[in-house]
Amino acid sequence: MNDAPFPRDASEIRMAVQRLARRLRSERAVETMSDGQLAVLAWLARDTSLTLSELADRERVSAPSMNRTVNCLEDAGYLVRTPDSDDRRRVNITLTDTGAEIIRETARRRDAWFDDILDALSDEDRETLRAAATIMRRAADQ
Amino acid sequence: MNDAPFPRDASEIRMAVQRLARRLRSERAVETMSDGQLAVLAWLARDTSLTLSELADRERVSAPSMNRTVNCLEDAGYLVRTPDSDDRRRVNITLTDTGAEIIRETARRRDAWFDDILDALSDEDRETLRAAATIMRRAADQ
DNA sequence: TATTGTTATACTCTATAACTATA
DNA sequence: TATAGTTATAGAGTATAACAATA
Repeated sequence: MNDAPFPRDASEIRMAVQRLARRLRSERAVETMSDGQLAVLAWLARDTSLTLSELADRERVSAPSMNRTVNCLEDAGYLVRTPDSDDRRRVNITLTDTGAEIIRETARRRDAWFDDILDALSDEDRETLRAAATIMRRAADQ
Repeated sequence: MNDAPFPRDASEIRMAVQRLARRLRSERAVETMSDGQLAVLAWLARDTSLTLSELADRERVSAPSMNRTVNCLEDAGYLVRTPDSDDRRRVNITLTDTGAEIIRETARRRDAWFDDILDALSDEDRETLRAAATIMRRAADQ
């Protein structure tokens, strides 16, 4: 065994998840872009066009905070604001080509380390992780 | 080889792991305590006694930043500083009983939440997670 | 009057540089 | 001279409150 305070399945699995998550996080120190900025680009890559409030909701951040992040990304040329033609209070935010490329390249780099890990696994282990991912995603949403 | 931008195994599994880890992190004993503070207590629970530099290295944070975190935790009564008797430049940092209890209680809460999740799973899914935990722990150590 | 986006301001956490006290 | 810890100061990123434009 080990000297963990609660030597049960929950502890074992929980600690393995947290440990791997920490390891994954340490692998992405390639870009100068912050997590928050990157997350915004990722949402836009996924949903094409979002308003400021929608981005703030998705990142669970205040509107002023998101406004600041969007300003930085706009200055850097990664996204553009377009006033909504129907409701002129709204501003639609979309990626530029540069922004889209950044998100693709970053995802590629972030996955590079984990790709190598997966390549070194047996087919069976890889399948186990794939199945576990589905279960974990469902669990996280509860 | 792997040119697809997003929907690949590495991305899917990585995001599931990070998402579950984020969810687990939200379960803590003291709601007002930051991740950084909690991490310091966890290191001390594991290693008994550490210096400021050792804590800064482990959390990959600057010494002044760690100093500030340690000050907060000291003010709150969760840890104590003791000058090293051999090398008087060093300061040994250890948990108080209160600090140790915080860590135990946090682990208990995280396990409790995760226990409920596990209980609701099928035997097969639970076994998948258990097997995945072993693989993830091995991966994290590489 | 309510909603969307924005500005003003303050607080937390982080870093680098400089200082102190030991070695 | 080098090292461990600390203090001073500044830069991100966050929040709440208040304001402008539109519905």
